[in-house]
Amino acid sequence: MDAPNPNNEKVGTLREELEQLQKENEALRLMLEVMTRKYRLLHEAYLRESNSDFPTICRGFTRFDLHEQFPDKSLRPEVQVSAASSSQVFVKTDPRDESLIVKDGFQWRKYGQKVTKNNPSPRAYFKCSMAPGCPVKKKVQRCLDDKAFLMATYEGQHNHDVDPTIGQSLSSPGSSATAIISATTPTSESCVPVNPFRPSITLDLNLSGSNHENSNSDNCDDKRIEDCVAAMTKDPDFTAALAAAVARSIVEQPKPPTP
DNA sequence: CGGTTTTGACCCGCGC
DNA sequence: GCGCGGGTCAAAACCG
Repeated sequence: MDAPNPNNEKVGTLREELEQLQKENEALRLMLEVMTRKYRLLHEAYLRESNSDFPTICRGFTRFDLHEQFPDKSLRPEVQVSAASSSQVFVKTDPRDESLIVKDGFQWRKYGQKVTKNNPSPRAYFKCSMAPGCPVKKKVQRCLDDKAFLMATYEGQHNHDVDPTIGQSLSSPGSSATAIISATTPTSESCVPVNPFRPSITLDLNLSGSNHENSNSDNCDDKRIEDCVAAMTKDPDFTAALAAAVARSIVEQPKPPTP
């Protein structure tokens, strides 16, 4: 009569798995908080040690000046191309997508592709084709550590304007590419905004539920970090990515020499 | 048909 | 000088 319901067994198993995942999630959240505290300490130490100000380009990252330039999020490009002499942009893409296309508001013509020694993923070479004689080139290659990321290296300065239609396409809801991290070689020129395409790489964490209210005060950095931590720990994509990274770091740890 | 992509060949700088 | 690796060229293929 009261035969054991196989569904009950399944529910129990799933519940156990869920509890296990919740524990792992909590552990990862704690790890993230520790990392955040360490970052804060390092940041404060750096500020104490450095006699001069951060370069403008660096302050730009912490102050999220993208939100100053693009108050309307619907018009905010996720990637801004630097006009600095050389800069790097990391763009998150669908790892299943084999193409090496980084939509950044400019039109590019591919002129070469190479497999480099240290990275099995091919590196693609592009020239800007929006204007004749534009000297800007870019190299695009998948990150060795995480194939979901494309690393684009820009060289040169554009001698023309950006196509706004291409730039806006970046912020379309269906766009899968998101600029996550960027870096540039700071030049004296890069700190001086000279035109709308001034040398500035900006950052949009694009966090679900995060408060991106702009603030001009550096004192807000701590509050912002806490907000980011809270938002990130609520983001299932982030926790999954972090879990993968932790797992990878564990796997890649050098094994102790066997006796 | 014109612009773009592909891909093998070539060039050049660097380390040994 | 030689080999290696990264960057570019250019002809053919492809595409709208």
